[in-house]
Amino acid sequence: MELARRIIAHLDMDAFYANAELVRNPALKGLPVAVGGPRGLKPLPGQAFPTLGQYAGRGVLTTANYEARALGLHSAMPTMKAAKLAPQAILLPADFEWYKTQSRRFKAAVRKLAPLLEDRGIDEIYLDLSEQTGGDYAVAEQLARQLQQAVFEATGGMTCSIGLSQNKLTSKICSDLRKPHGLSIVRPEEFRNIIWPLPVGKINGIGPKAQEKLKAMHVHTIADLAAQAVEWLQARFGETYGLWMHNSAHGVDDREVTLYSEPKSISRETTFEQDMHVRRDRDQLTQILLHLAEKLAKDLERKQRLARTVGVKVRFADFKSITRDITTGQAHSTPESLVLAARECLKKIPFTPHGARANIRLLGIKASHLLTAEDAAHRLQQTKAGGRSAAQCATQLDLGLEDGG
DNA sequence: TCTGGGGTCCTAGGACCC
DNA sequence: TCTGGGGTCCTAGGACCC
Repeated sequence: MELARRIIAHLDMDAFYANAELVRNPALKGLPVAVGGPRGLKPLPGQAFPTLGQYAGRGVLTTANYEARALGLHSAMPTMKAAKLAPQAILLPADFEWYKTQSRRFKAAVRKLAPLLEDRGIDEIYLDLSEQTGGDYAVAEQLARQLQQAVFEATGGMTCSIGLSQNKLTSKICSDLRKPHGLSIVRPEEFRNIIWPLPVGKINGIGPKAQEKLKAMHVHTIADLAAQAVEWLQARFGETYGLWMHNSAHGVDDREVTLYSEPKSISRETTFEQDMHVRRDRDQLTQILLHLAEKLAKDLERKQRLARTVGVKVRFADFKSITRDITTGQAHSTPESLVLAARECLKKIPFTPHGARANIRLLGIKASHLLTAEDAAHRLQQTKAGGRSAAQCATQLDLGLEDGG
């Protein structure tokens, strides 16, 4: 049995969307650049690029490059707020196809050097370097520099930051310590010195709510958190979350780097340019629902999945959201079948055409309880074999026969 | 300053069965 | 007539992440 020390890397692309734009448009270099929502914006006459000052609409920034951050902009900032703060900054519409292309390129380059890769979204990954490096941080450091170079070349000049430590939790914190184009190492014996002085919010999984709660208990740094008894944390945050917090503060995290994970749900949603009224804009809302269902059907097709559960999400003008879903016994994959199920869900939402639940800003549709075609056939077999009620069998038999009801 | 779109995981209550 | 637990599934909401 092998007991070599683990070395896990977290690799995080720097200001990914903004830097992806720079690759195909070098004239942006040195300028403050923000990337906004999908809705486009044309440059004013006489200008090379659209600016934030021209913008009037909904949405948030998805990215700001370091020049834009110097002006106070950051991702998730409402675009209108950003426009007031830095009207001269450039605002580009998000082009996800291009970002995905760049994402595939950097991941392919990394995989050649470090094949044990876990995908954590478009711009970050974890790597298990334990075997390759024999647990030797000097070797890992050399490899990390090679990775940064390979990413730079594969993407046409994009930089990334890397954290190296014994687990995912610490490497994730660590990759953020020297951005951009940073390389940071936290050896196990260095955990207390480097990590403990940081605020609790640096732990991936402690968000605004938990931070607020901890602050009220005078727990600010990770050291403060580590000083609390596990029972104390569990009494206040629940058994599971309290234990997890305690372990995290002590640098304990045994999660493996997972090469593949099954998709659990697929969804599509859209926020309208202007709020819509449940009654007056009924026809338009129906069109939007159909459009979303068509996109979702294509997503399901691409991923070769069927959905046993279909849900809808409605966000009202006051930003309150409501969700409803149903599990029908059918396996949905076509737009028609998805829309029918979504309509059943919408019937369950208590709209108040003259009250708070009248004006809608967002509509979404979601597929979950995903099955492969094989899963679906298997479920059908089981239902035949198992001694269930006739009614249950009847609905189960609809599996795979779209629209069977 | 009004707040995108795509996800995961957890909790908690009720139905239903044994 | 009243009373248990345990297990699973479904549903709704919320925290959190990129």
